[in-house]
Amino acid sequence: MRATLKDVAKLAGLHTSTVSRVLRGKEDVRIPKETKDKIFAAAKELNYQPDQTARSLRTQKSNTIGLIVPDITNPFFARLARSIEMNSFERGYTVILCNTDENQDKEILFMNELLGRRIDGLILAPVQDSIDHIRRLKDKKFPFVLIDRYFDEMDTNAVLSDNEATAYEAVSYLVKFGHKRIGMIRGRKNIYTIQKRVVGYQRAVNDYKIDAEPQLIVGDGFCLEDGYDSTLQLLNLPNRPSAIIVSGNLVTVGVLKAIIECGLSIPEDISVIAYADNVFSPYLVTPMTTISHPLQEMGKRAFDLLLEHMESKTPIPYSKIVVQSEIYIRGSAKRLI
Amino acid sequence: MRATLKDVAKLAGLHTSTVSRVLRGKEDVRIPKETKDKIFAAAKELNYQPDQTARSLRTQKSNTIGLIVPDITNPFFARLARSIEMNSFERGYTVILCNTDENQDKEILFMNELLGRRIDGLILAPVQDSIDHIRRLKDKKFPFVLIDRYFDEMDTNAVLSDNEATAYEAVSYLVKFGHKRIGMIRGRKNIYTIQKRVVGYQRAVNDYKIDAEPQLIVGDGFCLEDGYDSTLQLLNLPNRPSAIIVSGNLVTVGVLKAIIECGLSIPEDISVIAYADNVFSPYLVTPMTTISHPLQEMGKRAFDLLLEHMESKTPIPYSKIVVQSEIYIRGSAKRLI
DNA sequence: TTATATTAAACAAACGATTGTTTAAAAGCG
DNA sequence: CGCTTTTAAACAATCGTTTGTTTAATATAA
Repeated sequence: MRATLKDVAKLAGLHTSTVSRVLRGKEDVRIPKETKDKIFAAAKELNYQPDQTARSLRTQKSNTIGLIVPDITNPFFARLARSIEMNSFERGYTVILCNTDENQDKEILFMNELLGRRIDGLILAPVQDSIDHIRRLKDKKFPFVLIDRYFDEMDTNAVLSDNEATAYEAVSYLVKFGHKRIGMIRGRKNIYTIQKRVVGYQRAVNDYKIDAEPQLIVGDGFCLEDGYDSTLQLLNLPNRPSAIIVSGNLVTVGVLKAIIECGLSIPEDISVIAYADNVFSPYLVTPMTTISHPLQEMGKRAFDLLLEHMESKTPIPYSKIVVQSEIYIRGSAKRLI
Repeated sequence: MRATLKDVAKLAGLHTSTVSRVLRGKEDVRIPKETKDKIFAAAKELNYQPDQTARSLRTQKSNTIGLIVPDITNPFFARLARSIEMNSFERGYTVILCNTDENQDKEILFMNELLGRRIDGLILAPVQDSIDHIRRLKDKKFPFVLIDRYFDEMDTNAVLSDNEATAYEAVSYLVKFGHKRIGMIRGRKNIYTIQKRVVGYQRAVNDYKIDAEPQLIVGDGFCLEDGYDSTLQLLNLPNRPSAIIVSGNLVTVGVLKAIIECGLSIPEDISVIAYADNVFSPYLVTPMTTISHPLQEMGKRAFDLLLEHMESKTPIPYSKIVVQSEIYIRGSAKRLI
């Protein structure tokens, strides 16, 4: 069995309360060096390590945060998670990981489970099919930070990237290359991130007065198959687009699959810009021109923000942090003019 | 504030012990339906949810497991983690994720932290620079399962793939294609998985009587740079190999980088078989011939095995599960004859 | 020398559940 | 009707910490 505070106290010939205070190094209590040494020695001898569950119960603080993401298998969320985990550990927090698979019910289930485990805070990329459970979180002033996604109708903490701007920029880039008919494979319609990209895309399309047919915007999911199907949809259009903007790592793979199966090539037959930057991007069939987010920074800022809210005794105003994304020009967009 | 058992009890006009029993549905106690209803109603009204920390303290069971991997950003571990997380949640367990970065000190730190949090079990892909801390785990009969990696000198639970066999097979495949000089970029030397691959490689090299120079085996790390450097090392050999077997997702990217930078192409100038299967493999510069592990299955079996050991009151014998890997033939290995 | 201030460490009550043991009331039985 | 058995629910200890409050011992001051 593990050694408890009581064991240490007995060995040191002192009371648990004294041991507890010394071991935690509460500076406000001056205790003779001699006593301290005795305690440290006893603790070491018994290899004492405090029981976090007991401590949590007493202090009402678990030093644990929850992290809910759609899918850790997606490099986007994996890198985010990595950064969050690293920063958490540095500050003495541990992270519980949950994958929702973009399933709203799961998200709610996870949230309840995590709350039952008395997490001190939560970082989540919400499914966004419903909002009530998140509003409840806010109402009870539970510290949480949305990441990558947001609800325009509700003021909360969030760390986001400027999707509208990058989508606009991507279209501009393609227009400069002479593209006049640009498709968008958007990923799940409900998602904030996606909606902003669509807005940016549409604004650019209007500004540049290029083709603006509704059929140019397709897709409603983040799976490989969604990308595949959406691509076929675009390729089968009577007048097929000369370029596509894609959202999502897996979706992009689906796009590649479809294009290759149709015997077409990138960028000769069709140009692609993908919201899907990862280590493989430069080494794909065609080095992919991507929009890349500073994921490490996003993770750090999300955790820092959460920490601030977890540690503040009085409620503090919410922050909406927007980070800068970049277009990495590689070889998947062709100059037409 | 959250409602506690006491609140529910007060509202229902009953004692906490009764409420606790009813809410947990302990069948051994027969309680009048009327009473039950009162309790359920009260619990619902107060939106009662049990406090896991209190429960953990009392029952000495946290329903939490630890998962220590080198890097969740690596698709290999991401998929493993995904599977473990899903299976855990289904059985009421929550998982705490830790990334060691192949740093032994971190691993030990994480282990202590997790143990302090009273996890019920641990799944880990150990760094393998030291073994003592793991032996200690075993000595105290703490339930744990090694995944992907193993210590030949210590009997433990483990879920592995048959690396020696696949390495042998990979060499055979290349030999059949006429390759007589095959390089191996191995990844971290210390790792079990890697050592087995080297053994398989060497056995095959001897059996087929092809070039067996020690300089053909290079590398000692899992980073992109390691792959890059190792590749240059092989390419700069006086008599360069016609094929390379690589280990690791990131390492493989480094290999691609180096080969491309040298102005060579796969498989025309050099063939590659990679222990690095992921969604992007079929869509790389050259569709990559890979060795693929049933990661979902591995995750499931690891969790199931862990569960068995966590739930058994008496110590049960350790299991070493070896799953079947597959070579996915794509286009990165060229026929020379 | 007595009263007071300081120091060192013990006491004891939480935190929120679980669970073996009692008690009180109701039911069964002769 | 008195006694035992059964049933329903309360009692109370416990898990391992933390922390506000006391106590006892010592030092300081008057």
